[in-house]
Amino acid sequence: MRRPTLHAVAARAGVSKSSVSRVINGEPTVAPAIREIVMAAVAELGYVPNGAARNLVTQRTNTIAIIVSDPPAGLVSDDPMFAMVVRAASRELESAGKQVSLMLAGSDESRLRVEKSLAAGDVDGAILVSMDGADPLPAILSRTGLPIVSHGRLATPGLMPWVDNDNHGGATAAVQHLLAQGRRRIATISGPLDMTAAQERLTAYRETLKDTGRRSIVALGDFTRISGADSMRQLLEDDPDLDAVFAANDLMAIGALRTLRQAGRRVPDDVAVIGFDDIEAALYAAPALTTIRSPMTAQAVQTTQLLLNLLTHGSADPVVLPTELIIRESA
Amino acid sequence: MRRPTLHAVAARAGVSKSSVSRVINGEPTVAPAIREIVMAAVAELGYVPNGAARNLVTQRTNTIAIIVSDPPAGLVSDDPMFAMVVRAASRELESAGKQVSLMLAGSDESRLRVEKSLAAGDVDGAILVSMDGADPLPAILSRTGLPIVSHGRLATPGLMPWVDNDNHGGATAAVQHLLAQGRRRIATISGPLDMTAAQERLTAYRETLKDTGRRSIVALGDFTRISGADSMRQLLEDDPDLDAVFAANDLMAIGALRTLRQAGRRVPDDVAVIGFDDIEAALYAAPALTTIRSPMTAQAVQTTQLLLNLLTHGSADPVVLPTELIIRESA
DNA sequence: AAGCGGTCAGGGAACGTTCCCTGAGGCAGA
DNA sequence: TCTGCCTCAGGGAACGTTCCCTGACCGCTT
Repeated sequence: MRRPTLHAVAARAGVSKSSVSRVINGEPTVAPAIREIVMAAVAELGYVPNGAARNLVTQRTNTIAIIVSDPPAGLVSDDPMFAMVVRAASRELESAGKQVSLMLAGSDESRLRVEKSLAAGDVDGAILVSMDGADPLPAILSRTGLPIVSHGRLATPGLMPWVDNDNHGGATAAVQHLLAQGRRRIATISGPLDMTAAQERLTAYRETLKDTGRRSIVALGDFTRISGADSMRQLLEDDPDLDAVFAANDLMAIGALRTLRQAGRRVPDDVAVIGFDDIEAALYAAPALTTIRSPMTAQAVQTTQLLLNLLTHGSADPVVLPTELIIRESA
Repeated sequence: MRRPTLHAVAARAGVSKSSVSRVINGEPTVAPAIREIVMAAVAELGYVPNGAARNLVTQRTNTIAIIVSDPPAGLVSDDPMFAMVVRAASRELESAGKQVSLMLAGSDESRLRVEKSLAAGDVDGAILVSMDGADPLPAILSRTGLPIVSHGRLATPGLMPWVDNDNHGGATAAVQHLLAQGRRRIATISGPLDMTAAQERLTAYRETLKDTGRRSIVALGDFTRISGADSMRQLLEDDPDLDAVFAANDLMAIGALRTLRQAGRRVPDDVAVIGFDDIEAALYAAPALTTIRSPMTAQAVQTTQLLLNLLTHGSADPVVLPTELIIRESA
């Protein structure tokens, strides 16, 4: 009781398998009468072309890998970025008729798996999501010659096209907003410095403060809520007189709000807080979080389009998307 | 400049392709001398077996589909559930040596794509995530005869094994906690009623209140923050004297907190709020959210294991995981 | 009326594996 | 020494498509 093959359909319809193949693939050079009889046989037998056989002969799989760097297991990872980026990219790929293969790249073992899978021809191309700068994967994978794009700029330039948002401009706007409010001791909670987004946001913070002759106060987080809370505690200890904090993403800003609340500091009266990303939770924070909106969904969509272009036209250029200051209550 | 094939490796090593195949697949019946010479040739040529050819002849793909119901495009969807479940299931599948194919099932079109893909033999099995009861997909897919399991109980029983958490027990505990605090007018914000989790939580709420002779006050949400905020507004309008709210998930509870804050009600003094799920954001809410912990990661892991069992042993039974009351500040 | 071009169906090789089957060779037992 | 068994390498069919190439047939032009 096997699934019907092209051959079975051809026999049923009384035509050659070439003709059936032509009908299935919508080729125009087939007589209406034959087309009809074949379609009837297909419907009758419930025929669906075998994917593996097709992949083998065409040397393509119609599948795109979404490769996401995975934190060590056990870590809480309800990262809104993951959900939004993976969802948006998948949607876009699916409506372009591509299948989506999700690969997590955490351990060395999993990185090897990814490498083999691309080498095995399991996919036609790949989207790399938020690789950190220390990760050797982008360099290795770019050597396969497959079309690959990156969601987020890579530490090593020139390996592949990418789409990122204007981290430098956004962070500059954030710090300038705090300065414009008359804040004098402005600290920052940075992301992990092996990620370019974290680097760019930190650099912009430093440069903007330097221009006004103020000193930097930096705590190092890792883009999670808990690291934001911890970093905020640290900052309060180091510099009890600070009156503003720029967190390199909203998750850490939300963690910082919690610490400030526990420490009895009023936001924004005692300490202003500004985040980055404008995730939905920012609107529901207490007080509602002032932040820099980064177009997450648009970025994912553009990254996908970049790959699709690369697939069809063979070339693609990096893209930088603008950010926007969203003023709410926290700063 | 093609990628090397089994044939090329065989020629290079001076053995038959059968022997190479045996070495690649780790079969024991091969002489050490041959094994060594083959491995050397493999390394030298950088050979990686072609996935499509292997899939074709073995009639298996080593790929599992994760099928997630997708809200209409445009909707904000940073759902922590998506991230945690997809991540945990992927990790588990990958460490079992399976590839992961992610499929979104939103529109009729995408549902058809999923159906065809399973029929085409693109995957060896599938995990359905949080299908709503109105979705015809589970019934259709279960007819393919492929091993399929569901993350979350389905409306139609018996179609396939599933793993769920104890929604009824959890919701009962939540309402009893509010009662024990002396709350008298306890409202609920329900999830979308075509999802079994929402149904079960609502039923438990109703039954528990009925046992103490109190009346139900129900608003209908859809598991998003904004619907929680809207429903809370509605509830305050309908019954200004309510002194407690049980939200069917944390996201809606967080939305409700915002509305209460805007309405000037103190939590928990004026109104107690309790959620469900214990997502990480619950800890960072202001006030910190009392909630029912549902073991999201464990549920995803167990669902995956259930599928892997089904694949190897051919049978599997439904699983219900316990929940736990987490008392914080909001109730 | 004959030739030529164009349209469209069919045959069959090829894609790169796995796996069954055959058979070679070696070793032990009689 | 010969037979028989056991181990292990090689040959080749099969998996289910696509696509190239051949050739039939029809209609139009000269």
